[in-house]
Amino acid sequence: MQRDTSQRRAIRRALEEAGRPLGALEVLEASKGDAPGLGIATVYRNIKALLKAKEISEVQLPGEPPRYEAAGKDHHHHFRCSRCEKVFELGGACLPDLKGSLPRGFKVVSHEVLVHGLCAVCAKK
Amino acid sequence: MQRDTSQRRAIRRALEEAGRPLGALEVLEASKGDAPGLGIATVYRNIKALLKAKEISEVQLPGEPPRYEAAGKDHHHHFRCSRCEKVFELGGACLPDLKGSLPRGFKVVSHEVLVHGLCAVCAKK
DNA sequence: TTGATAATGATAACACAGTATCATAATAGC
DNA sequence: GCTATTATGATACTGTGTTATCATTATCAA
Repeated sequence: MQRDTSQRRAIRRALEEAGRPLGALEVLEASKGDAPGLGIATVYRNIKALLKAKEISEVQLPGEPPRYEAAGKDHHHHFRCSRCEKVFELGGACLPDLKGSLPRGFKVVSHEVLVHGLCAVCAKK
Repeated sequence: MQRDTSQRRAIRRALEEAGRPLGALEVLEASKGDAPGLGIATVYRNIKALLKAKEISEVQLPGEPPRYEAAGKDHHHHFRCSRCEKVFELGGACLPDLKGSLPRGFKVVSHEVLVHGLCAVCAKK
């Protein structure tokens, strides 16, 4: 990837402006406004390139294909709306000390938290 | 599923005795002692039947196929060893109050925590 | 013990997400 | 503006995990 194409700009922009992790198809949809005719292969190609360039990072959730979000954010967790299936970023509160619940000899390297529920829009319906 | 076969007994037993969530192939391996010649199709069939009978429950982790554990346990989280890739059960400690970090209007239904690190066996190496 | 039929094992088929192919279009150095 | 070459879009292909098919085997009620 060495050329600055409109498709790539559109994809990067979509991910930056979403403010939440997007899956490949969400990226495709969100980028089509800036890049009409955009194809899914190009989305995958550019996601890969942007990952390698560390401009975005991968967000893996249980039982779903990966999503992607702008890189460089502080440690945070995610919220998945079980109705609209969108995933949102949660800032702030983190885990209490885990040591107490760890089996003897286990070493913690990192952790992730996923909160399930209804987003503001879906909770109103 | 209405007959009590040796294969099904072996599969149920493997899941009960493992004390941790097993993937389909792990179930196959763990059951072969009690059910020689066991096939992967039978493992999948029985996992499905045991799920429907609520004898086991599904454990979904990010980026991996599902695992299964004996049902009826208290709320708990999981620990994944990044070296041997086994998943263990964590009891006890749970999340602090999440409300503070939630966007306005969001409703929490449940949550899950995955801790990454090294299990006791792998931490020694 | 027998016989109806449910379960099994081998393997073909499937679904899904992602990647490769390739002709065409767009970029950018000159 | 030209031209070399990279990127794109359409779509064929792949790989992984799971399910369907079907002939054979095992279960269990009578």
